[in-house]
Amino acid sequence: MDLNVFIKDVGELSVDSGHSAAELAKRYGKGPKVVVAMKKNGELVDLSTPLDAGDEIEWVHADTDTGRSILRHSTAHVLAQAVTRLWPGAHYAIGPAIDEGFYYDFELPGSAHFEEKDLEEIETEMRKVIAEGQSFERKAYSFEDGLEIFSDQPFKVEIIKGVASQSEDSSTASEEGVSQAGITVYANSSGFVDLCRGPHVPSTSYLGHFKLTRISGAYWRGDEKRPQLQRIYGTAWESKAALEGYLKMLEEAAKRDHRKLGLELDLFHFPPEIGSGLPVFHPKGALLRYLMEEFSRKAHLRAGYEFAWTPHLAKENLFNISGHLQWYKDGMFPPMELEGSTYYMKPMNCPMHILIYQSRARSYRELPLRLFEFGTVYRYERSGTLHGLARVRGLTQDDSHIFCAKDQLATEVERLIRFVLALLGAFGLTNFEAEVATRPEKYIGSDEDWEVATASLIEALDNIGVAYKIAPGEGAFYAPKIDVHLTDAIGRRWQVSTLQVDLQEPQRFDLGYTSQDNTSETPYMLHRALFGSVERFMAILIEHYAGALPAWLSPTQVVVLPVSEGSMSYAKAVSKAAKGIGARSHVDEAREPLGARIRRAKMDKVPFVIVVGEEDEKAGTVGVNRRGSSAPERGVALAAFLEELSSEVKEPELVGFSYDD
RNA sequence: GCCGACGUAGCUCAGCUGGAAGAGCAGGCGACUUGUAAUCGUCAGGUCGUGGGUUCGAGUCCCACCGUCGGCUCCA
Repeated sequence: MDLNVFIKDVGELSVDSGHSAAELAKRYGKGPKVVVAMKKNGELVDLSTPLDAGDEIEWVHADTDTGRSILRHSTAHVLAQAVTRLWPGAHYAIGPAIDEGFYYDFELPGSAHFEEKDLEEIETEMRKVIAEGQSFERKAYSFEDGLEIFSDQPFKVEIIKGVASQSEDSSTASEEGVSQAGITVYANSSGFVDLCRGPHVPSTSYLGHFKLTRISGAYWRGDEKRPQLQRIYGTAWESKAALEGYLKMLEEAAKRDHRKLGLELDLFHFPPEIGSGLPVFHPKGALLRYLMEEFSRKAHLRAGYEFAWTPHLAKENLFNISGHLQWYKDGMFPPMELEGSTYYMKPMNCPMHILIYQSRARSYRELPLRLFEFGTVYRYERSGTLHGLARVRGLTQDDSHIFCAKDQLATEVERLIRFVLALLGAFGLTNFEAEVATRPEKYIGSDEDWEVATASLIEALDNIGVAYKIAPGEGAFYAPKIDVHLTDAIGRRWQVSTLQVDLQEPQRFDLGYTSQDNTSETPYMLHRALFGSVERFMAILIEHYAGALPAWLSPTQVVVLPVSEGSMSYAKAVSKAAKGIGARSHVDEAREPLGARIRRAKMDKVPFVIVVGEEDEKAGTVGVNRRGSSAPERGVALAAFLEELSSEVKEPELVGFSYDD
C-alpha cells in the first residue's frame, strides 16, 4: 500500500508503507548515515517511527546542533553499555548531551573509581559496541514494568518513582524518558536497556567520531549531600574532521589561558608561601592593574562618584549588624582575637561604606551619594573552586555603594547600567547578557521589599532595552541583583559586573536622611562592582585578547631596536620621542642579532616593534612592525609614526554614557 | 570541601620494572656588531613540593600534609 508524505527540501513522495523513514533518509537525505533523526509534523522522533499518510517530514542531519545532540546522547548510551560490560554490576544514573559533548554518571561496584587510564579501555569497548552495529529500539512501559526492568538500577528506580509520585521536578525527569503516562526505554540489540526519552540514531554504526575527555566526581542530582558518582565526559561529532577541529580549538583555548600567559608575560604568580588563591603582581602585571584602575577611577570621578577608603578588617559586631556573620560566615576567613575583641577580614565593603554614610546626619540634598573604592576583600573559597585570577581568596572589587531616595532609584539603576556597558565596552568587551537574580532560599527582609527591589531592576533593563534572563533564587542574601555575563573572543562566559538593590542593610544599620518635608527616611542602597573584581577582569582581558592587550593597556608599547650599535643614539632618540608623547618605550640594545630581539619583542606581544638602522638615521625614518602583522613597514617617517602611536596609546572614551546625566 | 590526575633547575619537560639527577630555553661570563621570529662558546642552577614510612638502597613504592590541574558543589 502506498501513502503520500511531504519531505522538506525534497517534496511530496508516494512511498510504500513498508518503507521505513531510515531507508527514505538514505535515499533522500544528504547521504547514508547523515540523517540521524527526523521531525515528524514538528516533533523530534526516531527514524524508526512509522510514517502515516500526510506526514510532514524534516530530516535532522548530523551536522546540525540538534543532530549533534542526538549523536552525543546516543554515544552516551554506548558509554554506559561499555562501562556495564567492563564493570558488571555498575549502576548508571544519567547521561545527557551537553554543549560540545556528553557525560554519563556511574556508581561502580564496591565503590570503585575510574582512573584516567580506564578511559582508553572504555573507548575500545565503545568502539566494539559501535562496530556491532546495534540498533536502538524504543519501547514504552508502565511505571510498574519500568520499576521491574530497572530493579537492579537504583538511580533509574529513583527517577521513575520520583515522577510516579509527582514529587520530583517533572521537566528533568521527562529528559530521562519518564512522563506522567509511563516511561520509555531504549533497548539495544545487545540487550542493554536504558531509560530514555530519545530520540536516538537508528544504530550504533551511525556513531564513532568521539573521544572520552575526562573523569570527575559529580554529586547525584547535583546535591552535595547525596552520594558522589563517577562521571565520564566525552565529546562526539558528525565527522572525523569536526572532531579534530574541536580538539584543535581546545588546544587554541588552552594557549589563551590567563594562568599560562600570566607566567609567560611575567604578570603575576601565586606563591605557595603566601597561600592558595592569593596572587602577587609582578611589575608588568602591577602596571596593567594600575592602568585598569586609573582608567576606572577617572571615569568614576567624572560620573559623580566620591572616593572612599576603608580597612581590611573589622570587629565582629560590624558583621553582626550587617548580617554577614549570620548569613555569610561560611564565606569568611576565621576570626582573630585581639585585646579581648574578635576581628574578621571583610568579605564585602558595604558595611564600611555604610559607616561613612552614617558618620553624620544626611540631607536629601546629598543624595544620591556615591561612594567608590577599590576595596580588597577576603573570602574563604573552597580549595577546589580556586581558578587562577578568576577565582581567588583575596580580591579587589571596584566597589561602590550608592545611597539614594526611593524616587531616585529607577534613574540611578538605569544610569548605572549605561555606565557598566560603556565601561566594559571601553575595554573592548561588548558581548553581554544580563541576568536578574531573584530572592534565594536564605534571605533577610520582607517579601515586599524584595518585590520592589526586583521590579526596579527589571524596569531599568526594560527601559534601556538590554536583553536579560531571570535566574530564580540566585540573588544575594540581602538583595536581588543584575549580574552581567560576558562572552569572550572564544565563546567563554564570565560573570563580571553585579548590581544589587538593597533596603535591608540600610535598615539594619538604621540609616536615615532628612527629607525635604523634614521627615526621617531610610535610603535605598545600590551595591555595584563593574569589573567585578580587578583580578578576574584582568584574567578575562588576558584571555579575550590572548595576551595581546590593546596598546593603551600594554605594559610595554614600543621597543626600539637599533640594527647595530652604530644606530644606538638614534634609537635612543626615537624611544625618547615616543616617551615624549606618553608611550611606554625602551631600547633593546644591539648585543644580539636583530632576529633574536625581534622574536623576543614579538613574544612579549609588544604592539610596536621599531627597527632603526643607518638608512633610517639619514632619512629620519623608522621601520615599523605592528603586532599581528608579519610584514614590516620600512622607511616610515618618524613624525608619521609618532602621530599614529599617539592615537594608538590613548585611553578610550566611554561610548553611550553621558557624564552629565 | 568532594572525586580523579599531577608536583624533577626560573620555564618546558626526559629520567624503564627501586641501583651514582639530565636536556632545551631563560640567567652569569666571553666572543660575535648584527635590516626582521632563536649567533657561538663557556659557567652556574635541583635535600626531585614537605614530612614520615618500607628497603642494604627511594625521584621511582606506601601514608599524611601543602600546592596545582580537570570536574562536582559554591561564587566576583
